[in-house]
Amino acid sequence: MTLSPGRSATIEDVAAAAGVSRAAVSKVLRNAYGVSDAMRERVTAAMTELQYRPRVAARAMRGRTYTIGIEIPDFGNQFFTRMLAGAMKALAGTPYQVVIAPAEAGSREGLRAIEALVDRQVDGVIAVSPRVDQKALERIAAFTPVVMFGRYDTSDDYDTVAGDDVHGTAAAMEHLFGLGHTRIAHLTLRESDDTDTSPHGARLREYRRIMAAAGLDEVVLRTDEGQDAAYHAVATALSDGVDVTAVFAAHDELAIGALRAVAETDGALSIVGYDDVPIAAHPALGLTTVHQPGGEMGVRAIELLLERVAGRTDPVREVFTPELRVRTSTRPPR
Amino acid sequence: MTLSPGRSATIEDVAAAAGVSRAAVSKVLRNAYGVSDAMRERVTAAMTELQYRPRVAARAMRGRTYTIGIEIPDFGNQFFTRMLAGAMKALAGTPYQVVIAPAEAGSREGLRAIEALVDRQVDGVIAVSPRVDQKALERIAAFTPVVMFGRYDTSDDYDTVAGDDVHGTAAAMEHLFGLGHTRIAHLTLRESDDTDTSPHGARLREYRRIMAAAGLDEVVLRTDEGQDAAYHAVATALSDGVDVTAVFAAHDELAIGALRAVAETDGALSIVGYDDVPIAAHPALGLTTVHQPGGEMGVRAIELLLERVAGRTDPVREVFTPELRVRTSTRPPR
DNA sequence: GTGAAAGCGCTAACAA
DNA sequence: TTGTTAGCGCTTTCAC
Repeated sequence: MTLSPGRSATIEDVAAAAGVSRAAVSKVLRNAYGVSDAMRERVTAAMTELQYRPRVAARAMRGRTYTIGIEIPDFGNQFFTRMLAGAMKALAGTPYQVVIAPAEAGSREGLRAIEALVDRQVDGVIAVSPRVDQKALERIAAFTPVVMFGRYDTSDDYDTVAGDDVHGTAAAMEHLFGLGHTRIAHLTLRESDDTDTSPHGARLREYRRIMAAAGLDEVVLRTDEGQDAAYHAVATALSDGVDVTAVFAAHDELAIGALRAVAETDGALSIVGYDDVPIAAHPALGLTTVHQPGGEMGVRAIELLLERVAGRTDPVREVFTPELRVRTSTRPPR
Repeated sequence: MTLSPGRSATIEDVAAAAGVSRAAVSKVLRNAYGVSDAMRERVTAAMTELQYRPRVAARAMRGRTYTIGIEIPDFGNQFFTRMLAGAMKALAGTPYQVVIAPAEAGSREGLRAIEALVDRQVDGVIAVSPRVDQKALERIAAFTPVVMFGRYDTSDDYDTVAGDDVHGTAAAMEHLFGLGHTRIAHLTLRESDDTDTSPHGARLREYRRIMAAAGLDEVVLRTDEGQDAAYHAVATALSDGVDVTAVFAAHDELAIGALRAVAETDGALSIVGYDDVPIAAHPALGLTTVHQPGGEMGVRAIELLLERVAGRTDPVREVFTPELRVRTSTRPPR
């Protein structure tokens, strides 16, 4: 009855303590059918007494792990934090636990992180890295339910939850046009490509389309990830004489870096971001940006994933409409 | 030789494909002693062909999972992001994978997240929640190596990596005194307690000691976590007539909220933060703050953890010295 | 309502 | 150097 030192209690120990079989304990554990109240009580008491905790690895050998894996490429981006908060809220009260695999930038790293999660037998995966190869994703989705967050392709094997970047980009550009801007740059990541299925790809594509439709010349500024890199990209462009009055940034982190360049010049540049991270609304920044309902998107991603875990196989593609938030970082050109 | 549909390859499949035993494959997998080059080659080829990936759950039943778990209570705090980046850097090139368990605020939730990690058989845990009960922690540390990040107690069972908050608080206060401030408030979380072992507890304790030593009256402002809550706490205090010329905030997120209150008044309040998160250096905020070397602290935490995984049992307590960064949010009182 | 027993994929001790 | 085999803790039929 006493716990052997050096290891924690197993289902066997609990069964012995309660004077029942292993199977009985397992049933109580899983709320399975066919347990008398008396037995349930004795088993529960024994579990408490022995501080029993089921080993997830052992359960994984036969069934569920009650673990949802979330792959996140960039913790510097607070938009993902909002998504995560939504996901955790949606999972509260369920037996599922969230586990996050951080990925370095780059599609290879995103895939590596997703595979790490799958190797650990998560019951389902929410993945954010938008540039992971679709073939690889479908190979994974064949065995493990997958929901892609912010990705534009469609696949029969996984669901997608994304924002409507066509709408969002249009709102940002119309706002700038309305203020009288015509020389508008787009600041995006070096790897963005207007044929790809990432949100940044879509924003770039729409920016180009809208500028061309208005008969204006496009100016695409490239940068690495992060505020600092964005600052340098914009500062360099300005000192190189790039002649624009506004910058539409592919997301807020880049926009905030651009704002630093603005602070160092005469402040004549208008900046629009994307996502509406918490700091964007701070009066010291006052960043005009396209708000995405990250929390709701996270909730929905979990709902879809749990449906897949429960057996749904036909794909769902969920699109959320963003909304422009006008603040002080945009004003008419001088 | 063909993969049965509906499941992925096992070590058995690889052994069959390569015409060797399971044990041989296992040895190749673990780089164990006693494998001929010829065999290694055939096995490796079979693994590639079958796209074999070891199941972590099955390995966990016998030995390592090659997984390091990190428990993080607040993704809104970018200081933890820096720690995480350091930890990942330190683990690059090792066979270990990082997995993060997010915890809601509160010591119960922190413990829940740590236990979730332990249930999943991680080889070691880095935990951040400072207010988790020490008894519970030691019970866990008896079976799983633990490094506590930013925690002041000492235990024989786990290591600690923390900043020197006595030094950091002194630097912040001396800076304010040097500018001529005497009516200085401390903004801290509602649950901070100057007897507890958290960094916030230590900062509160030192603030009180220093104010008393200078013969000044303390003013402690309480808030919930988050920028918004901090803003309201400070704005309310000011409109209630609390008479101070400076606020020393327990960390940057609170300081940034306080800065919002400053922006709405005549800007006469000086603010000092703690941690030096990336946004603090932005010229629009210009937050004076106590820099902590989060990346280095993360690297060190991993080093200590791997030492414990390798067998060290005597505890190590590592302290990092912070450094004041003076920016525009502090100036002499009017 | 309850228990016996097979087996999930892997590691490691041991045998050959 | 290579192969055989006994479990790790749990779930899940299938008898009783």
